[in-house]
Amino acid sequence: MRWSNLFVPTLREPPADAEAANHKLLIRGGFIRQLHSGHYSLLPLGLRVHEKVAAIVRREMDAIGGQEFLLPAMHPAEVWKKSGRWHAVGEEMFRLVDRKGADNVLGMTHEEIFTDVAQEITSYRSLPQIWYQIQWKFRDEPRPKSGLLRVREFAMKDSYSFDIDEAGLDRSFDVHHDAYVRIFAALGLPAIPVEASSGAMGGSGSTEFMVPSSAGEDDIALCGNCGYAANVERAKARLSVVEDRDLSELARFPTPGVRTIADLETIEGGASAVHQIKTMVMVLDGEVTLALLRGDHELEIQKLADFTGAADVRPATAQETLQHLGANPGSLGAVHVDGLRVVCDPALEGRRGLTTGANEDDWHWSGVDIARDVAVDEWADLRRVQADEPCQNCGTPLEIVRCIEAGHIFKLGTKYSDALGASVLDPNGNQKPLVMGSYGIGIGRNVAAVAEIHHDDKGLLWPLNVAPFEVVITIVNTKDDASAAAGESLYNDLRSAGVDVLLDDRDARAGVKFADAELIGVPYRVTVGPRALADGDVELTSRATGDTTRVGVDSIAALLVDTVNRERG
RNA sequence: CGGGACGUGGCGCAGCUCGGUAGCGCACCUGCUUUGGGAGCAGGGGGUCGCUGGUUCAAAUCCAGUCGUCCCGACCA
Repeated sequence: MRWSNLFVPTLREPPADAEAANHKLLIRGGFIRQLHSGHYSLLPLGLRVHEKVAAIVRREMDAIGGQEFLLPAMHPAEVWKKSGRWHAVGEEMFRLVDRKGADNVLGMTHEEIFTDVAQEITSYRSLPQIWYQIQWKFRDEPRPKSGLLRVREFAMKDSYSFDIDEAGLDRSFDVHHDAYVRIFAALGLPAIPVEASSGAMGGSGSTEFMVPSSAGEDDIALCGNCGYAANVERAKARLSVVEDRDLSELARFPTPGVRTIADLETIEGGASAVHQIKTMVMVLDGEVTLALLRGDHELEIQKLADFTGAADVRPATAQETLQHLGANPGSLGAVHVDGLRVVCDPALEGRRGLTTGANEDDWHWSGVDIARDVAVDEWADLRRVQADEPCQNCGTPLEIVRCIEAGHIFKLGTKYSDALGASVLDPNGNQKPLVMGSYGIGIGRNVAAVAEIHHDDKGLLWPLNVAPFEVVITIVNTKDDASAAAGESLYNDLRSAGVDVLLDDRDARAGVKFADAELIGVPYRVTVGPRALADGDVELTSRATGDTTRVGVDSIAALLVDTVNRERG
């Protein structure tokens, strides 16, 4: 490709509303342009990177026996109604009505559609199957953000495994896990597999691949010693031991103006946070529920959702709280509360001498004995792990690390095959529902993640695997005939050797060309100019290290072919 | 959905307080000079000032509404 013919609208300044590094650099480098919130056009450079990421994913999926499909992006509502997700998903799904008045959706994922196809698998002898596609998903995100990291329309590699039993699913899950490890390694992403919540997808377990980055949106708990890693939506930690206070008598006491745990710590007759009960009033699919935690702990809403299976979990409004408990936040508690579901964190199990709200404004209880005074319906781990809490395995203080969710794999079980009637005959002639897994990698998000991880103050620093070009030949002065001829000759040699090479033949000043090459992040730059050419040399500069070496005109092509082949991996 | 900010040529911004018919830098076009780290000089093209309505002799500027975008919190590849 010749730069003089390529559309690469580089900018010296990023748009004012770009915040994330990947966003700024992909815009500045002429890779993407925004059409609309959450919808980006891929320009030629952006598409090249996108396709290279997709090619790596495709290669690894093929390597584990995946078969590539391409399913429709638009689906009839019926199939989503069969699985129950037409109602379960809510506003995240784009829905539209066709001319016949029929409901349709733009696919946000494809469990239903692949399972529909899988109805034609009839025998256990055909199993296992791994099916995948790289295809566009549509999700009406409440808040698209950070360039390509979170958008409403994006290419995703989604794959689905079909097995006869759980053991088969475990194997399919494991080969996907390993394939994902290889994919992220090839992309130069230091992804950490972590235990995750499977959320609305359903199923028995899931693993997320998390790339540490401040641009991310998820927190994981990480043990630097034993390697324990889990999304905070699931993470556990050892509980610090608390000695109960010697207060066995339940007593009401006035707490004028007390609204927070901290207030209650300092007021006369109050208690330190570890001796308080935090009462969170939540609404689970319309049912008002009390979630109880130790005063110094925080509620992890996803844990509550996972435990209860509720699809919609939200804090109660002020009116709901007042209506059901008779008091405002700050004076709430579960003592002697009847008729509301009470879910309690194990950190409160067996605790006594506690202090909590009395469900009357400006009054609290002291001397609360959980077992005696609170009608707990269910016990469930509800607390969000905090930094420096001891690892449950080895006791080392946990780190909380902000991450980009680069991939997510799920064990689905038979949720979709049951709903859609996808079953096979087992060796004994019995109908068995297919045991399924589903596995996703967002292609554009991974482009963004690589950009987020690999850049410096001059621009992008693509790993060779995904760089829009592997080599750029910068002709310092195109009016110098010898330079132009040498550049053209090298360009032809590299092209015929299969190197992805860009010839910067623009009639521009050298500084402009150098700056652009660095901005778009081409791993190797060959500078062809009269200075080195006088000695029969060109200069080879590594984008990653900035190191420049002189190489003879006669040997540069072979050296680059060699280098590129080695780094392609 | 709650909170905050912002919409003026492709990008970055000024102008708005105090209404008078739009300006700067980058980018772009032409010419000359220049040519190893974002050149210089001269000339030039491009903007319904997000949209709608209102106030006014007159609106980028004041008022109301509306749409959109971004950021922070609740959601997910």
